[in-house]
Amino acid sequence: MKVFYVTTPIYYANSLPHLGHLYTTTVADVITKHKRQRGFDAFFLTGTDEHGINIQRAAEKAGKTPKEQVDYIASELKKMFADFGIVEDENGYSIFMRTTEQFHYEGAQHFWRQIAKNKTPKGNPNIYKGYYEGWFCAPCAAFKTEDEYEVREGAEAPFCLIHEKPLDRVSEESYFFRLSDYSEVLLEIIHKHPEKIRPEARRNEVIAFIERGLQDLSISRERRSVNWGIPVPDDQNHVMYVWLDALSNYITALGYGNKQKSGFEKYWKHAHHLVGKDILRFHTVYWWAFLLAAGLDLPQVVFAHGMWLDAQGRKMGKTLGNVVELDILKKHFQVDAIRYFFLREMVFGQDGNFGYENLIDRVNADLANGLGNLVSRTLAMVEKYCKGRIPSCKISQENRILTKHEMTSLDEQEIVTTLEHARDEFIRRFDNFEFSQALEVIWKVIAKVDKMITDSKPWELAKQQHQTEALNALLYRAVETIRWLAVLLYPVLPDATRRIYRQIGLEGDPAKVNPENLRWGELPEGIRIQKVEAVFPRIDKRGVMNEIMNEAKVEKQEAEDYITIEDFLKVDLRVGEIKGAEKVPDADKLLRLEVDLGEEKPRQILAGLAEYYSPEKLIGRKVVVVANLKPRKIRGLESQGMICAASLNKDDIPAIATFIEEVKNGARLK
RNA sequence: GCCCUUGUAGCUCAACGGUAGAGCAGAGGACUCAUAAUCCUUUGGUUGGGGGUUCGAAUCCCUCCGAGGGCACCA
Repeated sequence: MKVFYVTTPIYYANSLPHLGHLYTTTVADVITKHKRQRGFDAFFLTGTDEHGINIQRAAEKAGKTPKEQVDYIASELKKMFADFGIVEDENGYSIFMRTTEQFHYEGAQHFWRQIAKNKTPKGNPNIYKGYYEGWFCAPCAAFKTEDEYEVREGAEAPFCLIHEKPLDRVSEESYFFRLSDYSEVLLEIIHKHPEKIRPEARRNEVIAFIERGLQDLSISRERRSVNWGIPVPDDQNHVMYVWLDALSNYITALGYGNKQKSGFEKYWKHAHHLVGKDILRFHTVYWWAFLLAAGLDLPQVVFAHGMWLDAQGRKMGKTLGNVVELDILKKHFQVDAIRYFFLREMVFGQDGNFGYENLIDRVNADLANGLGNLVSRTLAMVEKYCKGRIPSCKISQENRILTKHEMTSLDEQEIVTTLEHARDEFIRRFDNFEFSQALEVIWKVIAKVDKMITDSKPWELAKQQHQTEALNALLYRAVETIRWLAVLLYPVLPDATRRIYRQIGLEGDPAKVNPENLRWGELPEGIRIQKVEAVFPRIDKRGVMNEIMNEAKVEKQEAEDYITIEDFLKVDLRVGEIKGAEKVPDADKLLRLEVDLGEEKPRQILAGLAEYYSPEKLIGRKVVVVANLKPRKIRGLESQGMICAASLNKDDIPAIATFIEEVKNGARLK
């Protein structure tokens, strides 16, 4: 039997489910359904990564124990998956992996022991004890990484972003993995098997990373600083650190190093890891080195997929208020529509844009007008012209010539060939992770059948007695094609294709039909079609968008208190030197200033500072100017900018913003 | 800062040295079996700007501008 193993990352249990979790898991679900349809024994793993300092902190913040925290997140994630049709059954995932389970502890410790037992390719011990040194924040009780602290001018130590206090240089006893001995082996493997890391651009990044040289990796933490983790075997003072623990889930779930689970021998050598591009390195460099160290096979493929950006191509985030909310998706869209969109809209491996409008457009164009309408027009005609029974495809000898004349657009062999090619191409694309292209192939077939129907004019054939056979054959061909498409599309549209199956009057389940075994003509004639209902009702774009906007509004208003960096950069703040200053006649407060912004000639700027600054005091000062303020006339004089000054109340004396260091005129403030 | 990728019709992308294409959106027409659907026709681009190599460049080279990403222990 053919075997397949696909994994999503196990999601870190410190935050609630979001679109990214749903996306990756949906893709894995689609792949699994497709492989099982084709007779593969497919194992599908998803789950949660439940250890580490960040979980400890998230738990503290929520007033929970770490275990309560991870139980909560794991159940939320499962619930969300179930909401979107991803469940643990014979068509869904095989295990919801959790790293806090006993079998994983045993397996991960076994993994550690194996690594420790073996030597590196250069003959050194894989694991040694040393000291991990880093910037440590005492109040946080944690080491800080580069993006968790800020370096301040003149300060000896960087500052913690949370506590705004200088960090300590601290070293802690740690076990190290001798990653530095693995550069050559890893590069050799990647060059020999480039298909193991995809897409290519990401593979090149990994190669570049390794070529820069690998440092040894700290793989444990002292229990007194992090205790929410798996104990290092034979050393109660240490717990295993993140990656060794988390990554090993892919094998412990299959029974590696434990007796509760099984399947390692069968599945592991067929492993395909789907990962976000942000964690590709850990799944190639670190994970592969660990596996080599433990003497295990490497996975077949590590595929880094892209991220969903918003409709404008910006990253999604709370501050922008552009996050796609799962409950809105759930409320307004069929699960199948979302699955289709995920696979059709994003070229797997690249980033994609996710907008509700794009989604609606896709659903209406492809699912409602395309697939859905083809099904309903075809079955409506079967009902109307054939008394609701699938007609015969046979055309008798005496009618052949006449029929051919009428149905010039299509002979049977042509559509059979088209379908078989499409099927083969679809499977080939699917096996190669090219889901959007695979779906395009199917939609070309849909267009072709629509054209065949329109060209053959069945409503006219129906009026002519001698054309009954031609009409029947045409409708049979259309329904038979739909049957094929239902089978092929089942992994992507599990619910819709089953409904289509039932409407055609077929008994079985498309999940159980291997697309490779589809044979033209196996649709039995004479079966009774069932009630025809729109599989994908058209979505009223304007109406639904309005509803979504209203529902999403609360979130957005909160976000509007912030501006983005783009907003800020719209304001062109520049350094200017005041070259000339004089009081504007007949005005109490107004000064006319000549400000040099490093441009061809100084700008004339009017400022209401005369009550507080005498003109001669200002000459030579460097000030901050809003350079792209729309020019306006004041007292008949054009002001070409604005001088920035600070004051608390309207009546307070303003203080002009200025510089202590030397700056060039025209320099931009950012 | 260094390195990589990318910039093609309103939108998403294809062509990767030989007369710029597809889908969606827009416009017009046909048709009525169908979810105002489908089918046909059609508008629309000096391929980010400039320079170069070539008989010929979206495609190769240089440069500028814009977008995205990578540069190690954060999952």
